[in-house]
Parts: sequence; structure tokens; C-alpha cells
Amino acid sequence: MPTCTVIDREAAVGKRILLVEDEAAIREMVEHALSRAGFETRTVADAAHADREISHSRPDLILLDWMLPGVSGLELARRLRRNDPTRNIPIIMLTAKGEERDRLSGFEAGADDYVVKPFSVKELVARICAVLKRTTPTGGDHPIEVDGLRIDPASHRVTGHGEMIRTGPTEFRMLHFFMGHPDRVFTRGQLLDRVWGRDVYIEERTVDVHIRRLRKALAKHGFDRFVQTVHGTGYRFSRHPE
Amino acid sequence: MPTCTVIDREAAVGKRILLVEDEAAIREMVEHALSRAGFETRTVADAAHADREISHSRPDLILLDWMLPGVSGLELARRLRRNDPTRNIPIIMLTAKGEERDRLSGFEAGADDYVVKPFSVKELVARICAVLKRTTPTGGDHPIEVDGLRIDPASHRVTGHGEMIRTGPTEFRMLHFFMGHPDRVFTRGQLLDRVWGRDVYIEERTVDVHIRRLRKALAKHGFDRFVQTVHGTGYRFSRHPE
DNA sequence: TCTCGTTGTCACGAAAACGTCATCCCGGGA
DNA sequence: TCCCGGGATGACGTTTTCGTGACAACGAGA
Repeated sequence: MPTCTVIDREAAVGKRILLVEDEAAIREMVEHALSRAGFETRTVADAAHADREISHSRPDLILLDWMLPGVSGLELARRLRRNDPTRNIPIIMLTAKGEERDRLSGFEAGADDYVVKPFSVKELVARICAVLKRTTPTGGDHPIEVDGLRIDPASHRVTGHGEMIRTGPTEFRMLHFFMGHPDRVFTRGQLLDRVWGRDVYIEERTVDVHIRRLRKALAKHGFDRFVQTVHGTGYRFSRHPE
Repeated sequence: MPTCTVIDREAAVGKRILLVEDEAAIREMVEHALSRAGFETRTVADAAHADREISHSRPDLILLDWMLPGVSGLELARRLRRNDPTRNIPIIMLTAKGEERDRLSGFEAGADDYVVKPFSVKELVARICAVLKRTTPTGGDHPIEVDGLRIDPASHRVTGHGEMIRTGPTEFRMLHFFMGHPDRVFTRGQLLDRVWGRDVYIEERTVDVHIRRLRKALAKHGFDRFVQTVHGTGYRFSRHPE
């Protein structure tokens, strides 16, 4: 597998990556590899330093070791997902465990990808490029349109084929999040983290209710077909039929 | 040094390896060693035949001699890396020259590893296992595709030649596990452990039922042929007919 | 104060999925 | 060829999960 195509490498130049890893050996290896690939790399050894570094340098991507002294990588990831300024920073987990079960909890916490140790440098760089390419266009207040359904965060408007669609504030945020991350399942927990934000103590089933309200709002124009239920997992936004 | 642990050897079973080598003596030796180790091995003598064989049998790994009559192994590797269908097939170089220069240009061309002649059979098999383990990641939310059957954990979707295939949650997890561990037999007990979870008290026969449900879901597109029964042992996922 | 819009929770019915069983079937050894 | 154990299949009752309507709490604005 090639590390990155030339165009990817171009895109990589200057991107800031934060590595959170306690093992010095891995730290140095990865740091060296990433700088060679054209990234700007910062490194810290635990969650406490990570917090400071994140708020200070605003990395474009975070490489997070699963096992950390003190606050685990899993907890850190979960916390980053709940706070507004860090919510959209992609996270790649570094883990020694390849078990299916652990993988699930990693994604549940909001990781965008994960790499199993021992990993090859090539693979790591490739994964970073893939995640960056996937997540860069999201965020911001640019309007998004899908098959005639349009959401414009700037003017706070939703239109279907030009006609206004009325939604409540929560449904608006949820639709915006969904349209920024299409074709991907989210559990109720993830939606609570990323749509409601911060430390909310809300029943997971409440998500269902807002899903219904969102569907109801979109139904008049037939766009409720985009909001799909994945039985046993959660919900998904997709223009492709089930 | 042990060649492969038992579990690695298990994983090796059924993997297709293409050997591109012009010296008949080495060819026979390697072929014999690999078949003993449980690999399916094809052999060709030059780049032209290699192209045909690759597009025909889609090997899981390519052993490539550095010095070949006509197109050199280096050029062939470079070409394979440029073409989409062959880009992700790992390559191990066989070379008589152990000089740094050559090694670098080999990696530059996209080789995943290299072995210096004369090499021991043990070492070769060990390297192959290592590369296969590294390049056949059994996880992540990356889509896996086999002959038109595609599973995408991120969007939680299964498609056959682009058409949606409906499956229940358990069948989805089972298919995902199977496609991440192809060409390998699993007992019902193993499947219960890895698909259901660690401590479940379920009749082993229940696996049969979910196998049936999975087959039924895949049958419409003919992909049920991938889910194979191994009489007296368990089940296996493989694109090769029994 | 009253009204309206929004929000989170709950209860209930519907739908999907699950695990088990009885039965039929098939394949391989004798 | 028969026999037998393992596998396939269809049905069934139970459990889990989802969708939906109702409702009370809350705050903003009239």
C-alpha cells in the first residue's frame, strides 16, 4: 500500500497533528515518520498535557493511545467529543487490542479510525490522510445540499426544492450534523454527544423523539426518507434508499 | 526462531501467493515450502505471465524476484502500485543484493518487505505471515469488498453489486467478522465468542439458524455460496468454491 | 398573567429480532 | 446399500427495540 499519493501529501503539508502517547519509543518513531511526511507534530505523554496542548495549538487531528497513565485515551476521546471547540477534531486511536469488543467502544467514544499496534508507518500515514480527507470539509457554516434538501447554517434556514421547511432548534442542529456526516451510523449516545453537546444527562430515547420531529418536518417534501433507522444501532442520514 | 505461531499458520490457510521467479531451482523450493505452510501458491517466470496471473487469480501477496528477464521486478512492482486493482496487494521482494541502495529503491517502489537470497524457508514464511497480518487488518470501520459483495461498517450497509442487501444486526456482525477473517474455519463456539460476545449462554445450534438467515439474505444475489459449511467442524467464509 | 413554542420523559402498541425446538434432509462411513 | 450423526429448515413464543401520541415543565414575549 502506498503511503500517500502526491496530491494527498500536498494536502498534508502544514497540518498539525497531536500525538498522545506515553511510550517514548513509539513517540519518537511516529514523530519522526510524521515530520517526514510533511505534518507538523506535537507530542505529549498524558491526558492532562493533551488538554493544554489542544486548547493552545488547535491540532487538525489527534493520535490517541488507548492506554494512558491516569485518564485513559477512551475517556479523553469521549470528553473531547462533548466539548464544542474540540468536537470536530478527528481522532485516531492507537491500540494494542484488536478485539472486536474494544473496537466498538472506541467508535462509540467517537474515534474516526483506529490503528492496531504494532503498525507500519505507511499504514499510519495512509490512515491519517484518509481521515483528514474525509473530515476536512465538514464543519464551518457552509450550506449543504443533498438532492434538493438544503441547509444553510449562516441564515439558519432549511429549504426543500426552494420551499421553506420549519424546524425546531434541536432538529436543526441534528439535521446539520447529519448532513455533514452522511452515510454513517450514529448511536444515540454519539448523537447526544455531538448534537446536544457538553455534559448532558438525557435519556437516550429522547433522541428518538427528536428523530420523529425531524422526520415530521421533512416529510412534507418526502425528505424523511433520508433519515433512516438502523435497527439495533442507531440512525443514519443517507440519500440512498435502505 | 519459530517460523509462525500456530494462530498465524491458521490465518495463512488458503491465502493465495504468487511467486514471480525465473530460476527453476528456487521456484520449486519456495513453492514446496509454501504449500507445506498452507498457502495456495502459483508460480510464473516473468512479468508478462505475472500480469495475466494477477488479473486472473487475484493473489493475496506477491513474491517478486528482483532480477527478471525482460521487465525487472522493480518495474513490475512500480507498475502494480500505480494500478488501482493491484495497488493494495502486498509485495515482498526477493533479492540477491543486500545493499542499502537497492533496499531503499525497493521500498520506494512500494515493496512491503524484502528477503535477501539465500534465505531460509523459515524466514520467508515468517516474513510472509508478518506482512499478511499487517496488511489484512481485521477491523476498523473500513469497507471490505469481495467479488462485488461489500460490507461497510461505517454506514452499516451491505451491498451486492451496488444493490442494497437487508440483514439483521446479528447477521451483519457475523458477516463483518467473516469478511474480516476469510478462508478460515470457525467452530460454533468460536463464532459465539467473537460475534455474540464473551459470556453468553446460547445453544451452539443457534449459530446454524443465523447462518441460515445470513445465507437467505445473501442468496438473492448468489453470494450465499461464500458462506460454506465444513462438515463436522463449523463454518467458513470464502470466495473460492468448496 | 397568559400564550406559544420548545423540550425531555413516559407509556403503550407495533415491529423486528432472537433463541429454541421438532422435523426433515443429506453426506459419509460401514 | 443402509445407517447414523450432523446440518438445514420452518415455525413459534419471547424478548428487545422502535415509533408515536400525550403531557408537564420551562422560558420568552405579548
